[in-house]
Amino acid sequence: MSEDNTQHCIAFEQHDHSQCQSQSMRHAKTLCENRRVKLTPRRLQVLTLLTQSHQPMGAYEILDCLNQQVVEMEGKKSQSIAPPIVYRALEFLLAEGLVHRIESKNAFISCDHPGHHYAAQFLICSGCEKVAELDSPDSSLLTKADNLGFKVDHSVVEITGVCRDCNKNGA
Amino acid sequence: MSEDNTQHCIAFEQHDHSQCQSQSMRHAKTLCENRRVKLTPRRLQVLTLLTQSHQPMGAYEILDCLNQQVVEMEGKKSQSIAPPIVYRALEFLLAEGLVHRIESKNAFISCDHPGHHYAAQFLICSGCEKVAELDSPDSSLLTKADNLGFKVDHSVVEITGVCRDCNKNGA
DNA sequence: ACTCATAGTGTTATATTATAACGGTTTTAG
DNA sequence: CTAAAACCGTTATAATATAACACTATGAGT
Repeated sequence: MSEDNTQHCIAFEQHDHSQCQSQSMRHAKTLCENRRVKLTPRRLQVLTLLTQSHQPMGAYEILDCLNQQVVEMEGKKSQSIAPPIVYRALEFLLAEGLVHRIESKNAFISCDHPGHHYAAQFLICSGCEKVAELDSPDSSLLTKADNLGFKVDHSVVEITGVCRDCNKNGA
Repeated sequence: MSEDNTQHCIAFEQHDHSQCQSQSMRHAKTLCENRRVKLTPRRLQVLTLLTQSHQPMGAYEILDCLNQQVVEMEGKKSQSIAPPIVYRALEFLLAEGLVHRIESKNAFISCDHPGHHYAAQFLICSGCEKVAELDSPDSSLLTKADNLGFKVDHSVVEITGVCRDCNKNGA
């Protein structure tokens, strides 16, 4: 077991993001193959956007990006993509645990720690707007629920505040 | 200090709700007096609705209730109340910690445990739709954040699942 | 290869949740 | 008593999300 203070919080740290991103994509592909579910072009496209940004994106922000890409590819074919396209791709990605929903921002973020996506926990900086996924889910809460005879399905843990860097830089 | 297993979860238990409700209202009034902030008729009206229901209500659900009450009081004066009225009352009640926002339901619920509203935690039953506020905030999460140099502002903890009663009754 | 069932996509329309902006009224402080 | 601030009411609109339906691609069994 890893001790409690080796907390990784990659989104708040310097890292080679292009590598981090391609690793996420590779992982997603294997995961989908193993589960015999389809990472279709649309889903891949949305997941790619999310892993690239490494930050939460609203559904309509994603939508805009898709439309942007359509324009780029087709000169000016004008027919634009509609919301359900995005929401459906997100629904799939959420179900497979490849993406999380940040409830307090109505936004979506790619998963950093595939494995315990059922109990993800986030730190949300109100300074830089970065969101970091903690990697050691806190079981005390879930056992507390369990003690009450409550069968846990899904947990939302979102801590808003100011990250270390913003504390330093800000007033 | 109370031991960890004396968890109160009043919303999931039988209780004299009219008493529970009037106690909440009394508490709210004293609190506002002490803070020199105004629990105006509108705010009182919204808080009353929320404490009566003891369950989360959407802003537009609250709005409908208000309009209902207008009709009852005035025969049929037709002029109906608009969303900002409700959102403003809620904004005040949230700021004073008398009400919580349930992010995963876009809904609002009156506070059961004035005192540690900054770190409320909720169990949300998907069977009966009841929501219970836990009374012992879990600090481990907040200290974890602290260790990362993250200055916590507000925490959202919402556990969705099936409560004991629904487990018994359901399949 | 054929055919039906299913899953995925695209499209239109609309529902739901939330806020901006402005003007009037009440309350409060000086 | 007056000026500033807080509160309220109203209109309009923004932002987020889903329902419903038609079409296409995929896949499983024959």
